[in-house]
Parts: sequence; structure tokens; C-alpha cells
Amino acid sequence: MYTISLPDGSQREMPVGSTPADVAAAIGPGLAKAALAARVDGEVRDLGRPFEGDAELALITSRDEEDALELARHDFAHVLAEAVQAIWPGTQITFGPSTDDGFYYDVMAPEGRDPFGMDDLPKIEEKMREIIKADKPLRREAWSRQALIDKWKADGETFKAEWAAELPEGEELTVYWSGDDWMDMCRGPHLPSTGKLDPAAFKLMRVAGAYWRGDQANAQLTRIYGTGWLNKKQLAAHLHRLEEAGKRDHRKLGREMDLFHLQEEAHGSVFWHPKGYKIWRELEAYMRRAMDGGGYEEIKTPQVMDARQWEKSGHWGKYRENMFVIPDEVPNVEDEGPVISGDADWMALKPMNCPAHVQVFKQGITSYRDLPIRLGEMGCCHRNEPHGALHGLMRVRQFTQDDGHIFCTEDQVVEETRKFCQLAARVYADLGFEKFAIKLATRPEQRFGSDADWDKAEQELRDAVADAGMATEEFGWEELPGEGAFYAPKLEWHLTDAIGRTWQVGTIQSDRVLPERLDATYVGEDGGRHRPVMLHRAIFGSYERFIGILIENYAGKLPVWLAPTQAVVAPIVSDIDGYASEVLGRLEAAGIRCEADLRNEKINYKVREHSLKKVPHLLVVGKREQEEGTVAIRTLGQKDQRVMSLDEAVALLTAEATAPDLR
RNA sequence: GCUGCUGUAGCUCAGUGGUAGAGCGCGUCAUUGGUAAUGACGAGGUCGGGAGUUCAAUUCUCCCUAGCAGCACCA
Repeated sequence: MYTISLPDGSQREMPVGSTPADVAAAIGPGLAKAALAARVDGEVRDLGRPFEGDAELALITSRDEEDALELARHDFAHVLAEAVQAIWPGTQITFGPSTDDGFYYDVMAPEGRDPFGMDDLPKIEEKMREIIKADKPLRREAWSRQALIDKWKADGETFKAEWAAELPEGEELTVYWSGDDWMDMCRGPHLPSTGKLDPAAFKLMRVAGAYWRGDQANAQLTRIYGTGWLNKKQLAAHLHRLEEAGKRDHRKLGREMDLFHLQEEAHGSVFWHPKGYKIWRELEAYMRRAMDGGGYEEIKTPQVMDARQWEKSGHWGKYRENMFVIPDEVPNVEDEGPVISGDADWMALKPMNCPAHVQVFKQGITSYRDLPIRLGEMGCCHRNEPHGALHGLMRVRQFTQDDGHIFCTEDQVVEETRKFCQLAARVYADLGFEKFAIKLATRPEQRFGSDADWDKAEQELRDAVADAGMATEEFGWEELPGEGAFYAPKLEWHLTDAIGRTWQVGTIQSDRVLPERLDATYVGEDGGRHRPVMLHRAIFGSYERFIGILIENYAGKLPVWLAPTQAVVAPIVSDIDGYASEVLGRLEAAGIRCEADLRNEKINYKVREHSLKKVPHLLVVGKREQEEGTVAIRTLGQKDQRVMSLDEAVALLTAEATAPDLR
């Protein structure tokens, strides 16, 4: 007999060979029916898997939402694969995990058939529902590695065979049967039967290409994505959330609010409209103040440099395919012949600012007494990004960084990094992001520099974050092995937005490679030449992307200090136009970005239109207001209005329009 | 770059092998109204670009290009 301990502290003696399902049945038929899986000594397992000794058991039901969702999504993925193979025999299956909101399965369409498309999804969904409704038992079975490889090969499942062959030799592998006509290799655990899934709680969302094992050199499979939940209500709620996220899309809001546009002739580069550029200018002014206050000196460096400079820095060899290269010659102006001869020297648009900053540092002789030197630049960079990567403001080919490079001694690295941590935290808080995570990306496989330098650099970053008091769970502190840049480890700042999404923005990297390659030195206390350490750092990352993030975070309803138009004065009847202009004049004199809407439209119309444009304050004026020298302020997102004197209104708007660091 | 999908008026989108439609927006006129759409009339499109099939292509086929979703990439 085994002793099974339950969460309520009770114990049951169960015969050898019994299973969690038996315990559930022994407790009561209701629980037996509701049980989905079991947590045995902390590990989630199948209900039907026998105990292997005394155990602590907790039965999992749909009330244990996290576990139940994980199980359901994993099972949806298997049902998806089974359905695809049932409809199109000869389809190869590969891999299908659960995701944050559902599941996917990577499949390879049978030879001679095009990859699956959106049109195929309804048919697959229907088959999936059939499988679920058939309530097929899911049964775990152990196989030897070799038997399984042979089975996959016999079935023509080359991907599965390849995968099984790479698992450790002699290891016992498990498969799961769905009924007795379909199986997949899987560690499990699974629900007891497909009928435990709710056929109305999933939806196939899209298809996409995905490389076998995530490697571009491998075959491209079709990845079928679905979202899966415990019940219909949860699915509906999720679809609603997606819809809400769609409403925040910065591309949509950018058009509606007339902030910027993109067009074919300059794809990946942004046309900023007057309203959008007002946000930019406000942010830039804010960042200038922040960097001035942090001891940075702003510079401006060339947009185009000789390719030899990029060879020295190492970028030419590693990133040339993503650089815009320009021939250093006069183009052929004749009608005939190629525009460029082909034997010209090459120049390149800068993809980053750091090599130029080293050139500034290198002018003259720097003493250790001058360090640290902090150079800042609103640096406009170009990167020839792969076409498929471009995405609104989030991934562009021309962008401006709030870039900075700190040249310092070995002894100053930790302190400078600590200061940066604090500066970044201040900036994010000022911009309304209450939550962020700091992560350390450590050495990648391909890298420059010695292991000793990497050891040191990584430890310095750890120490600096600890010194700043931010190496804690509260700050989401964690390490990302292998994610660093080729020349340096980096700290990354990940913001959490209003609907829980995260965005990587700021970074600091401690670099000993570039000063070496570009021969930057300073004179030390001993009179000898020494290498400075170079800290690459940015807080916004790129203005384009950061503005995109702000738009999505605020769903377009930017705080007043950032809003392109901070107030609109709207007279109710045209007799009041004169007073409206007077109000406008007062606001303008106070430096408020404002407009008067004197159009021949009803007040309802004006309220609606400016609300849709996310103008924070609408100052409505009618006969009453004119007589009393007041305005009726309607604030975005509020239904009621506040009537106040013009002086009070100016004071209120001025206060709200003041940047947080100037309050 | 890879896979799938899409490209029709300023915007959102219908539609068709016989050279196009709606709503909003825009213009004109009327209306002077109290907090999310006043009404009427009007202008506006080489149906992303190129080639092919056809008597005829916005529609069918191919190529290119851009966008969307994902993958890969992201110094």
C-alpha cells in the first residue's frame, strides 16, 4: 500500500498500481468527473499514471486555472495535429507547444500540396471539434528510443524521426495515444480524454511560416496558431482583449491623430507630421534636460563615414549586409552606361554613433582627471533592416537614438552604470511607466574580446544594478545567457505597458573592444597611456519606437505635457468667435499648444471630433461664458464639465502642460 | 530574407471578364446649435506597378513592389 497525502492534510492508503484517478473516484464521483490531472509531489501528471510510492497528491480541476489552461492548450495542440493529419494524410507533424494565450503546431504539408492557408482553418476547426466530441481517451505509453525512431521512419515522419534520434540513447520515451488510431511523441502530461476540452473554447487564428528548429537554414514549416481557453466565456474575453489592443495600434492612431505617415517610396522611414513632431520635440527637450543634468555633453557627428572606419570598428565585417553603402564617386551623368563605375571607394550611412564618438574622444590628449567624459547625441542612424522586419514605428530603417557614450576608467565603470540605472528609472517614471524589468544579457557565442574581459564586464553590470538597489524581483532582475552584443554584455530595460505587454527600450553596454580597435587612450596618473572603458547607453532607444510605445501605452491619450494639441477652444455659436479668439490668445501666451474650432458645426460635433482626436481639454464657450469671463472645460474621458474663470483655466492648463521634471 | 494573406476615392471597405460603388472625410449652400455625428447638393478613382491570356482585364495567370500576421534577424 502507498500512503497518499491530500492537500487538506488527510491521508489515504491506496494499493500499489493505483492512480490519482482512483483517489479522485474514492473521494467522490463529482471530483472524479471534474479532475483533469494530478499534481504528484509537485509535478503535474496524468490522472491515469500509477503512483510510484508514497506521494503528496493534489487533484487539478478547472479551478486550478493556470495548470488547467496549460493542459488544455497542450491538448488543443495535439488535437490540431491529429485533425490536420486526418484531413490531409501525409502531412508531417513536428512540434506543438502551448503559448501565453493558446497553442500552435508546426506541420509540413504533404508533398505536392501548397502550405496550409487561412482558408483551411475552418475545416481544421471542424475536425478538431469532432475529435473533442468523440471524447477519445488519451493514453500514455512508454517506447524505446529505437522502436520510436523506426515507427516514425515507417510513417514517413522524418522530422519526428530526426528529433527522436537526437534524444539521449537508451532513454525511455513516451507517446500519447488519442483513442487507438493516432499518436504523438510527447512528455505529457495530458488530460484523460479529448472530451475534457471545450469545443467552443478555441479558435484557430492564423498560419505563418516557421523554420524547423528555428533555423533559417532548415525547411520552412507551416505554423498553425490557435488560442485556447477553458470555456467559451474566456475565449470571448480574450478575443475582446485582442480587439482592444488593436484599438491602441500606433499605426492606426498615428493616422487618426494625424501624427505621421509611411509610404512606399521611403518604406521604413517616417514622415512626421506637425502634430507627431510636436511629441518628438517635447520628448527631445525632456531628454536634453535629463542628459544635461546627468553630466552629458551633446555633440553631433557625421551621417556618412568612409567604409574603412567601419572596417576598423568591426561593423563592416559583421553587419555590412544591414548597412546602406554609398560609392564615393561622381555618378555617370551620360544616358548610357551604369550610374556607378563599380571601382569606387565605399562610404556608409552610419548605423550607429559609437565609432564617431570615439573620434571625438580621441581629439587631443585626455587625462584621467577629465574622466568620465559623457558624450550624448540625438543620433540619426540608418540600418537596412530585412523587409519582413519593418513594423510601423517599432522597427524602421531610419531612426534617431537618445545615444550616449561614457568614456571612463576601469574604476569608474560600476559607479557610472549605477548612475545610469537611476537616470533611466527616473525617465521611465516621468513618462508614466510604473513598472519595468532590468535584465543582463551575457556573452554570445560569437564575440570579440577575451573571456577575462567578459567575466569582468558582466560582473560590473551585476554590481552596478545591485548598488542601485535594483537587482531584485521587484525590478524583474534576471540574466539572459548568450543574448549580449558581440562586443559587450548589456543591461536591458523592459517596460510594462498599460495592458501588460513588455517593450525593450533602454540599454547600457560596457565595452572594452571598441576603444581597443579604434585606439582610444587617456593618460593615467602614472603618466602612461591607458584604455578607457566605453559605456554605450540609451534610455528611449529610438525616438520613433519610443513614441510608438507611448501611443500604445496611452491608447493615444497622451499626458497633457506630451499631447500635440493640448486644448481646443470651441464656441457654441459663431457670435462667440471673438471671445473664443480671446481665450485662444491667452492660452497661446501661456505657451499652451492650442487651436480654436470656429467651424460652422454644432457643439456635439466638435466634442465628438476632438474627443476622437484625443485632445485632452476642450474649452467650450457660449454666451454665458462670454458674459462671465469663464470657460467650460470638458476633459477627455470625462462626461462632465468644469466651469472656471479664464485665469483659473490658464493656470490649470499651464500646470498640466509642464513636463514632470520641471514641476 | 522565408511562408501565408492583402493592395479599389483622403480614411474604412463593398463589387465585377464588357473601363466602378457605399459610409465617413472634403467643397458649396442652408442651418446659430449648450457637450460624442444638422440637412441638401457637389467634386473626387490609370481599381499598387509591369507583362501575358482574351475581341475586351480592376477582375484570370506570371513577375515586381509595398503592407499585414508570424518566422528568422535586431550592432
